[in-house]
Amino acid sequence: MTETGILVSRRTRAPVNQQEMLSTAIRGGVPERLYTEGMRSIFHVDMDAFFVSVEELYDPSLIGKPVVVGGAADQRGVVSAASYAARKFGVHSAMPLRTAYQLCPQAIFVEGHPERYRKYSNLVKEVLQQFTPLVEMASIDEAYLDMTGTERLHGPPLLAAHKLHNAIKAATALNNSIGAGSSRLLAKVCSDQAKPHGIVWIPPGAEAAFLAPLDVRKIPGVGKVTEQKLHRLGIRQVGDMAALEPKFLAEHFGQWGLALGGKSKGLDAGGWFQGEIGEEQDPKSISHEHTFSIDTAEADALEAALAHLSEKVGRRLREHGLWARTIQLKLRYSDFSTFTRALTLSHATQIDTEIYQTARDLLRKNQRAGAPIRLLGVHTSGFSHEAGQLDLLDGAQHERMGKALNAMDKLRDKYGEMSVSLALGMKGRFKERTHEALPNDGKPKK
DNA sequence: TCTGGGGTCCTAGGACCC
DNA sequence: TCTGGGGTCCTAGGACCC
Repeated sequence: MTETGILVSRRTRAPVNQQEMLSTAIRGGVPERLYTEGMRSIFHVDMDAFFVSVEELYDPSLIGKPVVVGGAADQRGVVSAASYAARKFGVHSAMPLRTAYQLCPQAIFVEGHPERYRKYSNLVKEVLQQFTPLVEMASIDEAYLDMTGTERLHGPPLLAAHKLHNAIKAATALNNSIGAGSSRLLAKVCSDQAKPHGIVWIPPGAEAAFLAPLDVRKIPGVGKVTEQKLHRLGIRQVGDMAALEPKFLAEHFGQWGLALGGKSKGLDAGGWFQGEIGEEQDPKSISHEHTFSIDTAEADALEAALAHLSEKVGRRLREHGLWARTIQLKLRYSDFSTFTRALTLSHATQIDTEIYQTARDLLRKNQRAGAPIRLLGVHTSGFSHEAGQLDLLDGAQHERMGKALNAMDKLRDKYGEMSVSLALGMKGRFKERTHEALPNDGKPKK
């Protein structure tokens, strides 16, 4: 073990980052007898530049070039992922595409291929499940593994992580980074430090020493706003935060402050990280939204868009076998001011027209007359697994409607999205070009 | 430069009930 | 007539994550 108790192992010598400075690379192999002794052992696996790397598999001519995944350079939208070559020009995820184009006009802009990413994500998942059944995909390109008690099978954490890293690479040809430690939070922070193409393990007892010198922003859940607030209080590094009285943090940040205190010590405190790994859960909300390519105040166009969004939401509810009681409309005007208006029904629904009519009424009631709208959204929550109390007559109607919608879903599967549609029959039509939503590739650095 | 889309969790105020 | 406090539901908004 090194002085700080931090072990880093890098598979290649090529990309070196500042992590190299504060840790000692293990050259020539992996220590054989470092055990976790009854501690939880959590891994976090994060794919390196995932979307870009998958695109490169399908088109090797992209390798080494500046590539931006997210859409055309003149589209309304943001960068989902940027290749390392594009990042050199200052392009990063969550940046407007138009800005990325200003910074790097020679970049290759691609819309992206969600089905390819899903395919590779599933391949990765299969590999992970060979190591432990306790796998939780946290998003399309990252996962948590509970490796506690697997040492006899896979060896100590660092060795197991190397095997895992190689197995993923062998199955997908994709690079990945792995963090390992005694909590989800530790594992997550470690995988970030390991990037790109590395492994970081924090042995039990070394948590505080590892976290202390890191910027507070490195703690998952600390974004721009919390960072600024912490800075104003003179708290810049995780160690500063760990040294504070919980009372002080609670005074300035409420409940969230107490969670922050725990996180600064490497604990899975607060909402995000609670719960065991590998338990499938029902979603708590299902929503769709759309930003128009040109802002519009035209009622027919707005209502057709709302119908389209309602159908997408209804369909997803039926796929999950969920009924929603609360329907929420989201509105955004040209000046980016954003409003939500919700209504909770007396019963739960998964019927497109009911969702649509509720959202449309909310729109008519709350719309600023004549003001062009940039974005509309339909959001549902308050789920149950049944329709809930309806009187007998309504209940029978509901059931027939449900069957009809399931038949429509099957038609859509077979003949495409536009074969059966509420929105299609409407005056305004919904003619906007849409593509499947891509997540973005983590928080922009600095 | 003008800012996507799909989520989770938290806060805070008001209504309503006991 | 005035005044409590706690719990739950609903609504709106915001921070944050990928």
